[in-house]
Amino acid sequence: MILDSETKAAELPEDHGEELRLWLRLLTCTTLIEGEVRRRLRERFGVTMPRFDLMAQLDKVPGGMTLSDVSKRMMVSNGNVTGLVERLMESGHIDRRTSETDRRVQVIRLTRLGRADFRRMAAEHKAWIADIFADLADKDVRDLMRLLAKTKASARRARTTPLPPA
Amino acid sequence: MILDSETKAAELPEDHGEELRLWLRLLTCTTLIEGEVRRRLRERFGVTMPRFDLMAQLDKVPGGMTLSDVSKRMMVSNGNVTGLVERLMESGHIDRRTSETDRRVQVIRLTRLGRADFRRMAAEHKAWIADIFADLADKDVRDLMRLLAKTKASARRARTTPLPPA
DNA sequence: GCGAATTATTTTATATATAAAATAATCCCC
DNA sequence: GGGGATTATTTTATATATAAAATAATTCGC
Repeated sequence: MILDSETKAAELPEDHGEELRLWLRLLTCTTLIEGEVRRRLRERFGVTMPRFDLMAQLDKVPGGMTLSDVSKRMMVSNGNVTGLVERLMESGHIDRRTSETDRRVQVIRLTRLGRADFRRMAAEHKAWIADIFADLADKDVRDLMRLLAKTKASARRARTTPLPPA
Repeated sequence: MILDSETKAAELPEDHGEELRLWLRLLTCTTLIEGEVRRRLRERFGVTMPRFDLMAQLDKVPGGMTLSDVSKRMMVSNGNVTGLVERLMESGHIDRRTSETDRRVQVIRLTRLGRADFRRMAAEHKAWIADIFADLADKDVRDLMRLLAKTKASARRARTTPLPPA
């Protein structure tokens, strides 16, 4: 192999193929699990994943959340939340009220029906997830938690620190 | 703690909270990275992620792929592929022909333009991914590859083996 | 070779998603 | 306290996604 005279051994390959393969595998895993969970939610409860996810956010906070909070927590656009909220209102799973201190702000909450439906679904959902990950040892789960935390931190860093031009 | 007389110590907690947390973290990681990559693809090249992904599939096979193959590889519905292909035809990035041996089958390929555009994008894309994962050590990447392979296998097993009723 | 089952793709209806612009209300600061 | 910046949400236009039904072509058993 003939090397450019500027090239140092330490910074040699710069291939980055491994990171790309890792990203593709991560994406495949998530897509696979997401598809399975979506399918079960639809077949078992006739609910979509975004509806379930939004209800899951609301279940954590009895007082309700603003649409902006939901948007940030779910990492989706504001407009997306607007539509989801409309449909969950129609089906009677959430209610909304305008904040008394800031009339721009809409606070949404689970209704009694919404909470009951969600809790019922969440219990089964948890069992599905446990089953999906059942072939991992406890240590595997711990290791994955740690490595994904590191990945998350690295991705956040990359998001805010622009890449220097090549 | 008072135990039901049927409950054995070995099968005690059955909490499954760890698996759920792992799934949420996995989903967060993927969403975070996906969002960042999508943003860069749009800002830098004015292309969407599904278009990029479809082109990536086609770049791997010079002879082209059938729509069904694309659908399976990308893990999306057939109808989704139909729409994507229409738009990529319009922009001149792919062409399509009907198989001579089976007139049901449509084979799509990158055009010269499609291949050139994709290669140019893919090079930068790879650098973005490398940057996003840059804070992981080589060993972390290897460990993640191994653990995600195991996760993938476990998820596939769960997909085909129905959960026994609780 | 005929017809039933299968396979590949498209169509339909609808839900989810985004980005960007518009709207509306509050904040902030001089 | 008035006006510009900011913030929260909605609207608009479009792309992506699904599931399910429809269409069209092939295969397979007999």
